[in-house]
Amino acid sequence: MNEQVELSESMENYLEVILDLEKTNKVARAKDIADQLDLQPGTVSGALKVLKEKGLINYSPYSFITLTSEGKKIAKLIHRRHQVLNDFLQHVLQIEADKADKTACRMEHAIDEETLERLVAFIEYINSCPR
Amino acid sequence: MNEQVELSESMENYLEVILDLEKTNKVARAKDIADQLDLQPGTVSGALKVLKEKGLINYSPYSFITLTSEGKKIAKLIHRRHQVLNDFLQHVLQIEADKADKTACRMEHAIDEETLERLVAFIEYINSCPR
DNA sequence: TTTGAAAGTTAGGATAAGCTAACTTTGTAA
DNA sequence: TTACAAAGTTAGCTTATCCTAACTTTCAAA
Repeated sequence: MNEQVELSESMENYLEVILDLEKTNKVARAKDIADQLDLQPGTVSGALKVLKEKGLINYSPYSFITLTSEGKKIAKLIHRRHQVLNDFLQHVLQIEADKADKTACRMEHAIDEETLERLVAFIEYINSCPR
Repeated sequence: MNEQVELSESMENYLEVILDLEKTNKVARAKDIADQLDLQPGTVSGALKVLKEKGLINYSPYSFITLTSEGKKIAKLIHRRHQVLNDFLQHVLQIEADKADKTACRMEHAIDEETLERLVAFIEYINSCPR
């Protein structure tokens, strides 16, 4: 019963940013999304229509934006992938924070849930090992 | 002095497949590229023109295809990324071979050289640890 | 030497995701 | 209350990557 909307990298990025803006500001505004993703306002307007059509955001022209429960579910998955990858890159591979974040940003769209959970378990194991 | 052609994921995939076909058959043919990447012949024809313009393959219409030295250099980088990621996924995270390969295929476009070399060192360390 | 199947190319079209520039809406400071 | 700046939208364009279908080239079997 899992529809698995199959989103593009681009759409995943929108959801992730909207989740983040919701946390900070309760709601997301198109301007902030554009700033975060370094896109032009017109580009964001177009994407918001698509995300609304897919049932992932609550949105009507000129309104603020929130995630639907389906949208939030996906956004949280992506966010978790980002967190885990970032943690692995920074604390296991010792990559510098900024670069780790950027790399996690790219890799988060390529990793599946099974692999992610294996990575989580592995990081835990590594952390449990040496003092 | 490193131009860093900045290739799309798609173009990286073409180079990787051409390298593989060169190894197996000395040269690559459009048909085999299409089969490997699950693309239509027309799509491959178009891509070959682009790769030739970028100076990454030796090619003229109806001819076989080989990598230029620049093309080979890039193809080998991508191939190494694939290998290392696949190794990590299969032998460290214990992901099943087929899935590891597919995941490596996606992740190889998102990882940079520094991160890759850290990963190599880390895999070596892990392998050196417990018997 | 011919010829026909396989391989390759071309033309035209679709889709996704971005851009700019002109326009509209909103909400707040005077 | 208004008017104006900031935010948002729309239209039209570009680029990348794929498709299909019609056409051309190649080469090897007869």
